[in-house]
Amino acid sequence: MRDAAHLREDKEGAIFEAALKVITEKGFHRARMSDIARKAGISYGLVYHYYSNKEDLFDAVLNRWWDHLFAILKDVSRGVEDVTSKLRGIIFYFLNTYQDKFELVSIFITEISRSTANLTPRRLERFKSFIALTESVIKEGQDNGVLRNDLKARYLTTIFLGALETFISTMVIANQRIKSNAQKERIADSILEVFINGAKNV
Amino acid sequence: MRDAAHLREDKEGAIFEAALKVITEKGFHRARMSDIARKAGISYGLVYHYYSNKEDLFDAVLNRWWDHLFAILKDVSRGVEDVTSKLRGIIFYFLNTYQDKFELVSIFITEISRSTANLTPRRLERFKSFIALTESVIKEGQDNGVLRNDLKARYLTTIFLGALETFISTMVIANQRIKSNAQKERIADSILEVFINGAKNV
Amino acid sequence: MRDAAHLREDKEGAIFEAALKVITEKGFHRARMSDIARKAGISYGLVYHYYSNKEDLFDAVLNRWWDHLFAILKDVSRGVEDVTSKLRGIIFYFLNTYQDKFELVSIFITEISRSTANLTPRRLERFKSFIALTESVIKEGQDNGVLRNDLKARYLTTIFLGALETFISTMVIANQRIKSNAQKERIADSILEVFINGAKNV
Amino acid sequence: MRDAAHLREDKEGAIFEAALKVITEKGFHRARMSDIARKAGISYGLVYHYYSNKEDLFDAVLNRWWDHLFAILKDVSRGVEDVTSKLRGIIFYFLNTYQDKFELVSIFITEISRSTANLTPRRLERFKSFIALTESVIKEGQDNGVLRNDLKARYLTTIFLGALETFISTMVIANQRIKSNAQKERIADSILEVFINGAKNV
DNA sequence: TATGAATGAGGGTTCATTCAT
DNA sequence: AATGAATGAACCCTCATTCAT
Repeated sequence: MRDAAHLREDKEGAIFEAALKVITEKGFHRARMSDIARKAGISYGLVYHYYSNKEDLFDAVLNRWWDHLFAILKDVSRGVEDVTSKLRGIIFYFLNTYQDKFELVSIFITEISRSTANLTPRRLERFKSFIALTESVIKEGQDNGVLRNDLKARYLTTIFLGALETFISTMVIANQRIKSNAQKERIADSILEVFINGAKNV
Repeated sequence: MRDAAHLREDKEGAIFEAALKVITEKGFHRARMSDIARKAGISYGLVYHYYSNKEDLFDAVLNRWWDHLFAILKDVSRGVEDVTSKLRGIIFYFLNTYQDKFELVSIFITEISRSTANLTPRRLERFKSFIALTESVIKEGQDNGVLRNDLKARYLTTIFLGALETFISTMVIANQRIKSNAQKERIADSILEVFINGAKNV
Repeated sequence: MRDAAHLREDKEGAIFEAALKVITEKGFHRARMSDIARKAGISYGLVYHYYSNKEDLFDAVLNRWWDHLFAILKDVSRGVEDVTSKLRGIIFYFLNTYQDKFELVSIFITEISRSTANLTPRRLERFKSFIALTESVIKEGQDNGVLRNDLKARYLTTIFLGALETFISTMVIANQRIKSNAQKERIADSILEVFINGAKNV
Repeated sequence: MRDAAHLREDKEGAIFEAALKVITEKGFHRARMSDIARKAGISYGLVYHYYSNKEDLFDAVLNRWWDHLFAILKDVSRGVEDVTSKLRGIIFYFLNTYQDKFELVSIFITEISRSTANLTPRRLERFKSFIALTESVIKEGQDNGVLRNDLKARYLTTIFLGALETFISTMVIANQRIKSNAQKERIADSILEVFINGAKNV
């Protein structure tokens, strides 16, 4: 059944998807609202019917990323698995999203993770929360005696996230896609093994 | 003696330094030629006397970074030290530059390392060379039996550079400076220990 | 009985009232059709069912003002009272309307009486008629020997209307309301006394 | 001698004059920056070289009006002449400006005196000052016993300014020009005689 | 009647770049 | 070498109006 609400979602979704693509291709700054409208197959003004301005559309994109990520993080941090499994959960969110909607990952890394240009206070807040939650997982590992205690939790967190992000980043720049679950496992294992081995308590 | 050539360097240098600061503060896109001229204390028409356009000025900045980095990498890759020392050499280039000219590091990470928006083919080329050279160091470590062989050299390289970049990146975003050589050693050790432990052949 | 025609008047009236308020608050140019629809509590597409466009709606507002004013002027100019009473009749139309529907007065003064921006030929026509009718009252006073003859009727008219309009205008800008009939009498007397004294034949 | 400073004034002056004309013709809201640039015979962007935005250009126009008016008012209120002469001074500022730069008068009446749409707090301030200064002249006349005391000074002021403004306003709308000094004297006399006669102490 | 999605023509503003002096 | 006036192509956003439902 295609009712009005359904139609609304169609257009709004089309704009959202178009924004993903255009921002990924050109970066937020170079992405023009007219590009997005054209790619969505709608008129210029309609974008403003669904999103109040460019920043708002950008935030909608970022929220899609953050909302899912925090949902995962919530599960992960509440879970009873060991550190390795929890970190694997984080890694898999990145890799799964990269498979399903690589634009989200690309935009996160390009526009937020390393760029101060677009950092509004609200955006910075979420970014910091993300790091803090990851750090709490690492800290738990240290407290359990699984991870070494002679390095600050924040340092280990940085190293872990850095390795993860750069992996994705390299794939983004090289325009590589994840072709198989096996490849995904291999990447996750590489990151985890190096990190856990290097960071484990001995 | 202050001759014409000397003066030329003065102005050119002033523009260069101003560009570093403005691009670091606002990002390449938001940096206006007029901002740079004002910061350099000259009229903005004069910028075009020394640099043919904004991209050209940007490339001059990037080249400063790359030229020094490749000089280091050349020394490192030709050297006879063990892998750890070589990787330490790379880390120290980042940290030293961060101390002396943190804008160069900031711009590299913000505008190049994670951003596709500014990636011209030429720029991508240098970036790939950098990764390839680092990878050759890692590969050498694998061949020497120091680093584990069950993970692709490219993977290990990515993890290493990711940890390094993210460390710097975190400091850039938090606007932290390196206060002492001791701190620099500590950071280098953290990165290296985790990486080498995780990546070492056992 | 609430039949279709009745409903039509309800909505049309609501739009009309909403237009009055919004145009008064923001001015014609800044008043958006969507503002008016929202204030009327209907969808903005519906406005176009009752009024063919923004100008048409504006004209409806102006006509409400003019139609009543000309009805009064007709009575006044046909009447047998002296000039003072007739002029008092005009003043009271302004003041009464200001009490009942101050938006009409406000819009007249703000958008028509002093503004050339919105003056279409048709609107200018009605404005000129108004001045001409007022002038005929003044002329009658001159012919009767009540008002001085050494000044052109047009001049006296201008002075009279100017004093009147500015009084209202000041109240509009200061957002003052007429609180009592006594106050209304006082204002009318002030204007009339000064004008009649100044303009009376001696 | 036509030096750089002179040239600058040429263009800035041309923009100012063009703004006067376009705003007078179309009203501030309908006046486009591109209209002004075209009328000034310069490129679009150059307007922004001299004025930071449309509001700024508008304020420049208004300031030209206010600065001269307040200079006159200062002289007038400090002078030792009788009320009639002082009020004549105010009337003559309006009429003289109407002769020399009728656009200034037109814009003042159309966009400021009767319009709330463009009233920023700063602009309202100047407007109120103008009224207050005029009122002080009227008050002085009351204190001297020349003007009647049974009406509030504010009422008399309103009547005086209303008559004056409407006179000008009528000429603006009818697109009339003042053809001779004799005509100017006649207008001033009409306003003054009616007002002073009506307002004089008897 | 009634809704609100959809359209697109402006209009203000920015800023890299050119060029006369 | 040096200035900053001058140009004009973008680009974001608004909003009157149309139209499918």
